[in-house]
Amino acid sequence: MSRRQYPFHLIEPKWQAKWDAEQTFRAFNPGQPVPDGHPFGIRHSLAGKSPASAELPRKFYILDMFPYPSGAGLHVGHPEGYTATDILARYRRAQGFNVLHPMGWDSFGLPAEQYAVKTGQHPRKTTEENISNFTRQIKSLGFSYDWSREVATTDPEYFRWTQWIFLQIYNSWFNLETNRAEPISTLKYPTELQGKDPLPRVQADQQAGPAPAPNLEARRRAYRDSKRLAFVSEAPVNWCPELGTVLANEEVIDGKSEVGGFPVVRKPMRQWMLRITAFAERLLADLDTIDWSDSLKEMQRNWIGRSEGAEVEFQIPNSKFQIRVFTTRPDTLFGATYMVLSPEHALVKEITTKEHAEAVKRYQQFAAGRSDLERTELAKEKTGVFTGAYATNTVNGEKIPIWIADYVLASYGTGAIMAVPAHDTRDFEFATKFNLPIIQVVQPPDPSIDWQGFTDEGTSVNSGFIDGLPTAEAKKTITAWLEEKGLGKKTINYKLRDWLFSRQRYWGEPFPIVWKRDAAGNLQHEAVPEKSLPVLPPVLDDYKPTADGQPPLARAQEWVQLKSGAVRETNTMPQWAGSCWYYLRYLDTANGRRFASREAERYWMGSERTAGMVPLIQAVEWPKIARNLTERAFDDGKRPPFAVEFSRVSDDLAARIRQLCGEDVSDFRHSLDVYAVRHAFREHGIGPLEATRGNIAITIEDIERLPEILEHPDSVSFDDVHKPGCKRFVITKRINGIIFVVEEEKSRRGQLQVVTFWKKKATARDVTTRAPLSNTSENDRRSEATKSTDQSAVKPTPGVDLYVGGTEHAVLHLLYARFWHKVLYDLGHVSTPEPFFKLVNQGLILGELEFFAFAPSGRLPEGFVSSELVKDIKEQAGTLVGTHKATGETMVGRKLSGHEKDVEKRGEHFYLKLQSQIRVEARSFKMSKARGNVVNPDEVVREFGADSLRLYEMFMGPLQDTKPWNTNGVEGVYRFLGRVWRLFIDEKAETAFEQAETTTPAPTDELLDILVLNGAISDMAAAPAQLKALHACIKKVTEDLDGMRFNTAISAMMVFVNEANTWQTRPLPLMRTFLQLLAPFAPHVAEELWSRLHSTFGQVAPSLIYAPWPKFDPSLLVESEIEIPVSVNGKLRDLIRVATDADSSTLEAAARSAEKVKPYLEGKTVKKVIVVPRKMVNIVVT
RNA sequence: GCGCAUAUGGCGGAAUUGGCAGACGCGCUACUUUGAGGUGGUAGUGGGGUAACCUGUGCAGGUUCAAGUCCUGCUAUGCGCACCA
Repeated sequence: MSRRQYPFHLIEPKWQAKWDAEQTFRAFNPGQPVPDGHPFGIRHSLAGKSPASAELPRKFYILDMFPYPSGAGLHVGHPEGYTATDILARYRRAQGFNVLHPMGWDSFGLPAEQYAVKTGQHPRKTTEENISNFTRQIKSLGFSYDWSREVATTDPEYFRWTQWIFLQIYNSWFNLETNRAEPISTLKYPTELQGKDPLPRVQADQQAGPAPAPNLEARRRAYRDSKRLAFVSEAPVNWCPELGTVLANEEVIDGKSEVGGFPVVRKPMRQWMLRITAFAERLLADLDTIDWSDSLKEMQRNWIGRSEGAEVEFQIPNSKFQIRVFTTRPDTLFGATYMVLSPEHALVKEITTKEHAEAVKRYQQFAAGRSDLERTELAKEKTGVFTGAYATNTVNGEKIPIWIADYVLASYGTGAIMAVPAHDTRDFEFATKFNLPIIQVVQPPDPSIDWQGFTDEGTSVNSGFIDGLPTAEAKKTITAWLEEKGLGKKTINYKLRDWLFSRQRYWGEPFPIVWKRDAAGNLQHEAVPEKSLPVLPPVLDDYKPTADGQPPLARAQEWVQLKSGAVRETNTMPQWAGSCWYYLRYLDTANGRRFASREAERYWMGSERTAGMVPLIQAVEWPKIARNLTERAFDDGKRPPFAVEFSRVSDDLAARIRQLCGEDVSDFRHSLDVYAVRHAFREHGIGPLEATRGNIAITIEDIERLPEILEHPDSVSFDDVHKPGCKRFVITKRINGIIFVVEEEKSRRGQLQVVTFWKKKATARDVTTRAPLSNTSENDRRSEATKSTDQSAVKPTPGVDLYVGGTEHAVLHLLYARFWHKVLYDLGHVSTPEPFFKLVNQGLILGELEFFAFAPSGRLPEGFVSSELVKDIKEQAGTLVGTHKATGETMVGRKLSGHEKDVEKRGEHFYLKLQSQIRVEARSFKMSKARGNVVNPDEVVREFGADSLRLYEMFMGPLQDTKPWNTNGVEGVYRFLGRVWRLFIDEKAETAFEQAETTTPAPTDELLDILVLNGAISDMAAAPAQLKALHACIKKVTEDLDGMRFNTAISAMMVFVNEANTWQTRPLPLMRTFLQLLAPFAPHVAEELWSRLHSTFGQVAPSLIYAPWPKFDPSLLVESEIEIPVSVNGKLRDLIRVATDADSSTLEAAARSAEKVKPYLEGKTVKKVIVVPRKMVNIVVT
């Protein structure tokens, strides 16, 4: 091994042990005693006290996604997110927050069970071994977790509460009137099940003979059970034979299991389901209240799949049957030329004629036998058969045939469709194949477009009373007509299905459910009493399913059969159950009476410190859209910009506000108006300002009547809004106690507008929430530079303040957890409707860049073919495979190594150096064991130390981006830490230390005492240039941490160190402050140098972890003279040095007389001079 | 097919309000320290040109005194969804 840059191998374990022993990172709950001497207590004057919520500093809950402790251990992707959260946790601690930063294990899972099936080893043993390996690896990276709060879902004291929450769900129903979950006891029975009358009149004629009273109770029970949020269903489920279990919709991708990629088939089975669909609307609407990435929100929206349309009844003549269909295009009703039922539809057997019975039956069997995979893969070819039956088109009385086809899904809508082949791609394909009539009912706006297969909006034709109406109007008109005639109604449908919640596995939470026979001998489910929780899984010696296909738990008959005669449920819960609520257990892990105490829940999850404000809802919009629309509207030359109708408060938003505070804002215009109008005015120089339409929530007049309407201290005048330098404006308006705050701010990706609706609790003056949603507003930092270094710049947020993890959980964990949280919220167990306020997705880390050259398969290695001759290049079995464009031969990519690897880039592509006409493929792949490109963090730590790994993970690029690993890059940050080290440590002492280390048989950290401080460090006043370097660094690091731009923060520290290296003297206070900046990123080396720095100068080192974060002094950063560029006709010609505050005329004069500028002005006429003070001068000549 | 995102040196990436493109790191080149160097230090490094200078942010247009940044249209890559009526 090469010489170490510094003795990280001794430093890192030393400080990790110290933090462990001191419990440095313990987060204190309200009411918990803070031990004497704990640095948190010392910082906040709470030593020896048991502070209540109000006495504790503000909370900051920063969470990593729950890892599954796999046998493979960590790879470098894990520590990326963990490092980011750890840096922020340490930063927030230094800022004075009470930081909750926990870690634990989502430890139920298939691999341990599969290993148990194979070897008979209990999955708990495998799980515990894996957990201890993960713990060792994570601890070796020095993360500041509060390990006293570690949880594992497999711990009975944990899953006791998972089972308890399941019972809460089981004992609830969804009240559509209140739009929330309520205890099952509030469920009202329909009239026929009410009272004592055992024979309701409605049913009297259907029911033969008088029914005994127990029958009523049984029917009530059936009704009750059908309304529970956890219910039993017999519907077809996703059965994965390979895994031997059923799967939720979310776990099936392209007809294959998400885990393992095995085929999945539909199979009817009795299963537990959770009624997540009841929450679809709220899961959708509340996305607007949380700060997640747009792409993630979009994924959830897509998964929920809300679509508005109408349900329409179609009569089958001469029968008692009718078919109900769902359509999003009721305007195309006149074009419905046939109908299709899904093969499983209940009416199929009723309506099929004798002649077609045989064919229909055969088709049903064919469809049932096809797996989802086959159905999607063969989607190109439509199949189906005619039933022989006809229906009447509701709008025009036409007789249309009824078919069955498996392109219609039983589980979506009503399982039946009206087919409009002219304007639906699938119907068009089907009709073409089976020669069904195609009638045009929509005229495309562009007449040159073929109407056949045109699925966009246009104008209705051949459609009776809606002819000539644009699609939107046509929909409204015909829906109203249908409702009036009682033939249909407006309906909203969701793609989201109920959550299939049981698994045929051993290694999961047993259901707290038993089955008992009722008087009629039917099995009925019943909750296990709370006091018998947790229900533990039985001990087995064989973990396979039983021979007759029952789950493994059924093997333990003595466990299944209770003395009472009841039997236990033998399914177990899916892995997602435990991760649905783990963030709540962290709040109060040791609590044996509740999943977390109310006080702890309110302190960590609530937002009580919002100065009397509760955020009701937040909407984020991109004004770009608004601008486009505005400009487009302008292009047609007719409409003024402010009449554009795009910015009403959306229906969902309005509904949400109505629900929360009873205020109807559905007629309000969105704040986008302000922006769009402002923009349009500026662009076109139109004035004065006037709104031409009413019902605008925040109107131009409102802004002008500022004194009356805007009494908020943060409000700015309309002029300020216009001012080019004003990047952010805040407008508030109060209506019936609700404060509407419109904020515009700059995000990383562009202009972002945030509308916050606050419900006010206290006086108007309390409503000061200047800090932005994401804590990143540049404007805030500029205007309140000194403030931004402490807590006041951070807006209090409800729920988890920051959650970091990969996108792989976008529709699984994140949807399920939101659902459970809403149930708990409705039932009053938690105080926020959403669990995770801000969520950031870390990007994938790919393996190192690899080069491939193609050769015909079988003829490797000679005869490389340039890659532009290869088409359809795909990754396959660890390499690249394609087809030769000319010969059609299969071409295989060979990974280049050794000197073959020498490539050069010409233009867009890479070519071999030795055979320069051969173009090669360059790609980074996802790390995988199969490719052998996995980087093991243990090795990186061994060679470069944990601090280097942490630093490199952050230095690679923005957290959210996908980026390739490059081990050379680790060396770069490692060298940086070496330079930091030598900035502080005397070189001669270092040599002595190294000699001592090689001669000592078992070196310990005591050897570190040989090291002495670099003589350049002394307790003296810093020179102005030194202070400036430091404060520039403080500013940059602080701002970048607020914006989670770790890469640029690190480069700012590198700049500082590069400069400090040139100094003859290194003043102690300055160097001390620098270590505080470095500490969140590289905590071990910072601690070591911090302690050495203090001991050398005879001081007792205060806790680095809890030392207040340094503030920068803007006055130190002011330059008296600056260099500004001068260009002529936009081309840079010279730089001039001028006083910072030089005015325009001074600048212009200096620019005109600049040495290199003069020649360009000679003999030319100066047409215009643009001077931007402090920035640049541009001289326009002709 | 639909939706979203991204595109800057040999590589990872900076450039936060339209105002000096390429910060910082890797790599490369030269010098230097050293008995030695897979160490440290110094200097250089977008491309072309001896130079003045020219040119340059995926491609083609546009707006502007000024565009990596704004607009329009392409192309490529990545991600998500995919018979959802």
